[in-house]
Amino acid sequence: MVPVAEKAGADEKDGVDQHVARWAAFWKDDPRFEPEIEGALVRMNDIATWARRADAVAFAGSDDFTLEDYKTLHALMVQPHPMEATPAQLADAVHVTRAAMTSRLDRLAESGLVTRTVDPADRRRVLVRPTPSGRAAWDKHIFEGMARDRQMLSALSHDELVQLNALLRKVTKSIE
Amino acid sequence: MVPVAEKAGADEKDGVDQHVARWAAFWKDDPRFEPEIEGALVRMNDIATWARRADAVAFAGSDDFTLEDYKTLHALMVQPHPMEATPAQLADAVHVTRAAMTSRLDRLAESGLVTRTVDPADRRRVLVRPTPSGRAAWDKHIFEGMARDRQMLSALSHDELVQLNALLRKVTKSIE
DNA sequence: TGTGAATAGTTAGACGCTGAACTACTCTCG
DNA sequence: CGAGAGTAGTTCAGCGTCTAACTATTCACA
Repeated sequence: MVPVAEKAGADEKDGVDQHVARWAAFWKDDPRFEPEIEGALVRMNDIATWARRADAVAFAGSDDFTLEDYKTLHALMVQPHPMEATPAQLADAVHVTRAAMTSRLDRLAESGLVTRTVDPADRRRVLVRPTPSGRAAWDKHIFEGMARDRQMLSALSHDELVQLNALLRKVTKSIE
Repeated sequence: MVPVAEKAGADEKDGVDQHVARWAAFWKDDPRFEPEIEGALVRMNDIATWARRADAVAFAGSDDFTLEDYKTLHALMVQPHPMEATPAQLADAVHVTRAAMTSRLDRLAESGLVTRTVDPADRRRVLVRPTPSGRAAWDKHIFEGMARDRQMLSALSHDELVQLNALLRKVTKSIE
């Protein structure tokens, strides 16, 4: 009754195929609807969403350290000039407004994970730096995140990953 | 001087490559850091984010019809049993809580785009249906969205899109 | 048949983000 | 030197979402 995976070759259908098939029935012969394009974008969005959700779940337990805190701390760590950044640089890096970054840094400073010091060379600016305990919190979580990422893409071989990146790179380069 | 694209074949670097290269310098020989995995996830996330942002920009003008409204309406349209769904089904489809869906439907009903009627067969349930003007609003925007999607992936040929979907499908199937 | 468990939807309170003022500081150039 | 433009960060009101009650209705079964 259920027509799932009839030809079990390399291309079984996933949920997106079913979704797209329903759409295709809607606009049977309309050339503006291209299944390969809609499918690719929906899949990339789904994968990115799952990854985000997995991260959120991993941080759900440790109540005094949220995923947002981690992302802020992470942005601080991977800055070109490491271990030091302004609120504006961090806001740009994680794509939130400066106002949002102000309250995030309030929390992080309150928790003792970063320090805020006025730049003596330009007293409008504030320099944010991780404390030792901030650095430790980041170290603790960064490799756990990589393990989750690895698990998420475990269906692909190394060659397939290279191939996937080559295709994705074409897209990102065309948009940047 | 600038060592970019030395072999100008198919693999010039994008922004993610630079980002990943900086990380790689951090953890030089740590096998837990795999550039192909981090790169693939960052790229998929970037592409999904760009697509989302492009949608948001497209809806920024029409002030009485937000992107969220459209997504809700869209979820209603692509339901298996078309043109009719419960708030809970819609909430699951767009991944928000039922509480959030209640207020979204308040707005949509207020704008005259959907109707809410109690299911006579089970009086706990509410059946949401699009009005003619709701259907029209959806029609107006759906193909514009597809055109944006097409533009976003215009760097890939049809064969490359098929190849990309095959790789992504492996991932989605392993996670579903 | 009637009582307790389960389900659908809504409401209430808290939190984070955004856009727009606002403060403090620095730069430009007359 | 000093006034005006520009910049960095913060504060505040408004909005959307979430979690956690809460109401209304239906189901399971003794």
